[in-house]
Amino acid sequence: MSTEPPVSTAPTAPTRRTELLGIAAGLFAEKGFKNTTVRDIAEASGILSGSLYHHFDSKESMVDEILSTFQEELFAAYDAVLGSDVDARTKIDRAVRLSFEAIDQHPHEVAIFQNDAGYLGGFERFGYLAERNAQSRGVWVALLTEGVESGALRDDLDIELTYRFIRDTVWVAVKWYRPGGKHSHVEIADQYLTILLDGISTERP
Amino acid sequence: MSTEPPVSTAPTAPTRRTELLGIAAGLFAEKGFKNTTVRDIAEASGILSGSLYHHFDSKESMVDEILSTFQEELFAAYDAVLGSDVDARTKIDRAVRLSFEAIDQHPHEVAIFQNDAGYLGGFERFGYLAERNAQSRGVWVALLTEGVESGALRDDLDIELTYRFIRDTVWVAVKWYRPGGKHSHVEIADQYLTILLDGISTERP
DNA sequence: GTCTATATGGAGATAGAC
DNA sequence: GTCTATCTCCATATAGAC
Repeated sequence: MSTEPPVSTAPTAPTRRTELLGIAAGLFAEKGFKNTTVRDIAEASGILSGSLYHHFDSKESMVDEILSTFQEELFAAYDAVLGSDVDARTKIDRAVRLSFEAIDQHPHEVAIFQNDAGYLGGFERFGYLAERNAQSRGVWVALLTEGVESGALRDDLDIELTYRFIRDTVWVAVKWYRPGGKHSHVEIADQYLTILLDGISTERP
Repeated sequence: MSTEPPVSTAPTAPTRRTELLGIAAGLFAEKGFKNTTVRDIAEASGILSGSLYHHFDSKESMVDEILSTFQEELFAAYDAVLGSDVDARTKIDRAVRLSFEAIDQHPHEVAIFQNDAGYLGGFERFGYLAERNAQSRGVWVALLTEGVESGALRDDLDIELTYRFIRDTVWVAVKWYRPGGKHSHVEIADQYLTILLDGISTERP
């Protein structure tokens, strides 16, 4: 993670810095980190590329701040679900809904993570991305294990594979989900949870 | 699609051309198209970058030939499933297995398509990628619709969302599947089909 | 906080010798 | 079929004026 930006206690007044980060996030999400040039970001911001370096050290610093800020928020939410006092099935329901909600509210950040984490993870500076992945796996494996042990979930599940299927389906949705589109993020979560929990067949074997 | 390479009728003797394409495919899959330089490909092939242009017009030509060749094969297989004389549930089973098998046998090609189709699709030359996507959707929507109408699948399914969930889960597996790893592609398909058809819960509502 | 001007490096691609 | 040599463009980033 990078050096901290000025700490904001209040509900984030849109400073020039955050404004520029928002523009950069949109471009990174749309075209990919590598395919977005500093000049692209500057042009979209109505300034010249040199001026961006008054606000940020480098292009990498920008994506770093975008991702680390978002992940801090996301994982706080996961921890709340994991520690909540409800049954396993409800926790899984909440974790799934939380993820689709994150896609709805932070589509750029999720898209950047999905598309560029592999590339960025190759740099030491972004080592925290792999740590966050491991943390996410830990949450899901805990929830699924709890589900099997409590009898809510089938005991013939391969926890590791099940985790991967859920993670993949949920997060890749950022590639096609459009806020304000035909399906709300709540409807998508409803449909996915129905399928995940009970399957698409009319009858069980 | 690009101009055709020399047509091979026999079981593809590994020409220098296909050898180079294989090396390029591995690098594109691993690092992404944009992040792989022509010099990377040349070095991995034991030659210098200029020499590559004796075999190919451009870096784009290489990825074009890699993708179009693969997709031709893949969609022939889908068409065979779609036209086969079995019930809808069996067709879905076969289509899922076919996809995981494609990941097993052509991991580079699938990875390139997953990671770079968005970027490449922006060029006219790669317009066929979008067409193939539409074709894939057509196959799945047909299978799911047939399943609902025959009574094999629940009639409260949103076909469009269900298609997207299946497509995403199946193809993103290329990011973590490793041939010869802990789970075979058949085991992965088994587990996914179990969950997809019957869900992860012990009991239905 | 932005602009002007520019340094520096790396990318794709080409021409012709061997 | 490969190498040598090189062109050209575009990328990130910097220094200092306004």
